[in-house]
Amino acid sequence: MATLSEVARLAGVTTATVSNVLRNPGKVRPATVARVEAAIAQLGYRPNLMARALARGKSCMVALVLPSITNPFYPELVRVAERVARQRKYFLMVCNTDEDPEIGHAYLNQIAGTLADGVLVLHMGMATEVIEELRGRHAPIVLASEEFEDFSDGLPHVIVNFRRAGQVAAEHLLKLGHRKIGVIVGRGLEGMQHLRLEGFKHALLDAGVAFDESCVQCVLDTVPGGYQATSSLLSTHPDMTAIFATNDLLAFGASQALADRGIRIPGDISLIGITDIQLAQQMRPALTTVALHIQEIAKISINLLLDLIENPGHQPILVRAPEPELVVRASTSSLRRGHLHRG
Amino acid sequence: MATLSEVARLAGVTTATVSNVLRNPGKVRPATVARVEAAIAQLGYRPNLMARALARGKSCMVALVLPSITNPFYPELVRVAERVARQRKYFLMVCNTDEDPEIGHAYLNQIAGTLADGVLVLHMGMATEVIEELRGRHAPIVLASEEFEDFSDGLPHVIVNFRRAGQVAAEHLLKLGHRKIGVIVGRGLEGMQHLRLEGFKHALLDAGVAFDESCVQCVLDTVPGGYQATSSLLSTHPDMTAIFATNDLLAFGASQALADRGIRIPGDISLIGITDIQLAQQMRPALTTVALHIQEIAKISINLLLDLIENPGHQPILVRAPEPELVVRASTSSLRRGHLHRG
DNA sequence: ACACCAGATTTAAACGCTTAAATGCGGGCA
DNA sequence: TGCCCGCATTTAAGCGTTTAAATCTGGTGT
Repeated sequence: MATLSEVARLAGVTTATVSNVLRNPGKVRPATVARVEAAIAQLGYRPNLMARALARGKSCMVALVLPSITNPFYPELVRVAERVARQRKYFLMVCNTDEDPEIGHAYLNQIAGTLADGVLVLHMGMATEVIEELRGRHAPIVLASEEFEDFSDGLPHVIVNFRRAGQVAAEHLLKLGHRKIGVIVGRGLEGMQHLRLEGFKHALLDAGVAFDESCVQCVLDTVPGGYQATSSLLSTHPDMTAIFATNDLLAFGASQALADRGIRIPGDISLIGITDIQLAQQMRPALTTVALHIQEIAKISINLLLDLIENPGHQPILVRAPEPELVVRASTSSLRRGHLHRG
Repeated sequence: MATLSEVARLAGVTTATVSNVLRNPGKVRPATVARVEAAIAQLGYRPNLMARALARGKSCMVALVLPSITNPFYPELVRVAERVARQRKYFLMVCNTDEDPEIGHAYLNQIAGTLADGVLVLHMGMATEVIEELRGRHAPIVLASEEFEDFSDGLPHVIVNFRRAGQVAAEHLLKLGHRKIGVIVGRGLEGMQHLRLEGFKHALLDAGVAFDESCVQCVLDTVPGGYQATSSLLSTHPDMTAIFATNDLLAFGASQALADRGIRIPGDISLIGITDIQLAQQMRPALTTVALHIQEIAKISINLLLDLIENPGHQPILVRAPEPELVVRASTSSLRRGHLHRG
């Protein structure tokens, strides 16, 4: 692997000149530029990014720490974040913790500030411990997550209004006449989807509808989790007419459980999720859900992080993601008589 | 951010000693170790991985270049590869090209050998140009892909027997009595799934069944692609009794198209895919498919790459992934009379 | 013909760490 | 008491860049 100095020797100049050819071609005489470029081509030289990073004190890499790479929410977000980062001349390192706080801890500890210029932590479902780890880091760190009073100080923060999302979902179901609603809450490792549930409860309260805690199933944030939760709900509350899942993946699991029992959606039971991942519109029936605007979250977060890196203002910054928005598809319908007598 | 020399000064030793405490604690007197460790703790020192990489000529990072992060096949593979890499003390950089050869080119050009100690390229569906780019690189590179005579020289290579996968799928359908079979072939950017089709044709030939080229739809490797292909097939070949999709994502799209028309699976049309991503068993009806053993592919590939990095034997190595295996679920059934008269 | 100046190039230090080789130190042995 | 040796530590060079400051060059103005 050729180095700068080999190029310099071949071109009959010093490394400083070669470096300038690479970075400020304007400062070098055209004839020299040509000579150097010829040498570069001849040797197949490519700059060593490690050395460059060390010399410049900047690696142009940012890390994206997320709890689960197989949950499609994240890849959809990663894709956009990566594109934005690339446009701004940064590499994105994707770090998957698999919901293991140890791993998250290790990544943050090792990478932040020593390999990456900054870190974007997707907190959704991520363990609290990991977040705690972030305080006192010097490298720019941006958190995208639910609104947590405890965290909102100290760290730049992109806030997603999950509470509102739960509320929107509830309002939709209420408007359709549903009263007996099963709830499936994802918990990741640390029970992080409570706000969605709170928003949901809040809407019921506002409508004067009693909320039955026994209708809540709290499960792992996966398709099988949703399946299992639905099975439980069906056995304990056979009279429910709708299911609210705190995210689309759980809702997908729910739809399977219903399909396996020959229960029709939305004919027998309506189903609503949150997030609007691609799968939501691909399910059959297509899933009614509350869109969180994944792409916007990705853009806002990564841009905030890069802004902070390039222009370190010390004050933590809070940015709000777009408001959640109801997307009505085919999995919900008005309550009709007969519902209550199915079970 | 504290540096080695600050730690050294605080502990009253030189940087060499601190470095040794970090890397060969055996070589340092216990009392000194304690003193240095105290200094490290006091300053919150964490080694700069860039500097370390530069000094050692090894970054302990490997890149994983893949064509699409939103195709669930890849996240499932990434997850395993990352775990293995972590166990072997490497970081995994995930690089998504979004099927854009330019991006793949840029990643390989910039990262291989200058940031990462090695690169694992998942060729499935990746552009030929990108592969060409790999020749003549000095950094270890491993390719996981279909068997290509053109590529098998020159590069270490994990070979997945896609041809056999297509064959297995066809044999299954033939055994069930299907003769009019629609085919959906994914093409990524470069028409890379031909081998699966060839295997399929081969099996038909062996069974003495004529193959109708007009039954083949070639589409983008996505859910909507599968949907669209199925719609076309239904209009041109209403009498088909089965659909073979070259991967599960396409099959998922197909299942939607069928559902939207009230066509039952497998009652009216049988459906088979390839890969066995998680979605396959989560679909309803669950998808019959040919398992490629994603996790095994991931393990084999990443281990090969790391072996090559740690122990550079110059000769290219070919490794075979496990043979594809039929997984029968609910989306296929024997041909029954009445099929031919539906359309 | 001279001093001056801008532009082009070089010098040399720095980035934070590693590592082979050199040094210093104290104890065991004769 | 003096020598040798092994252990612990330091020295110093090197990894491949960048970059501010220094140097050199030739052309300009007078």
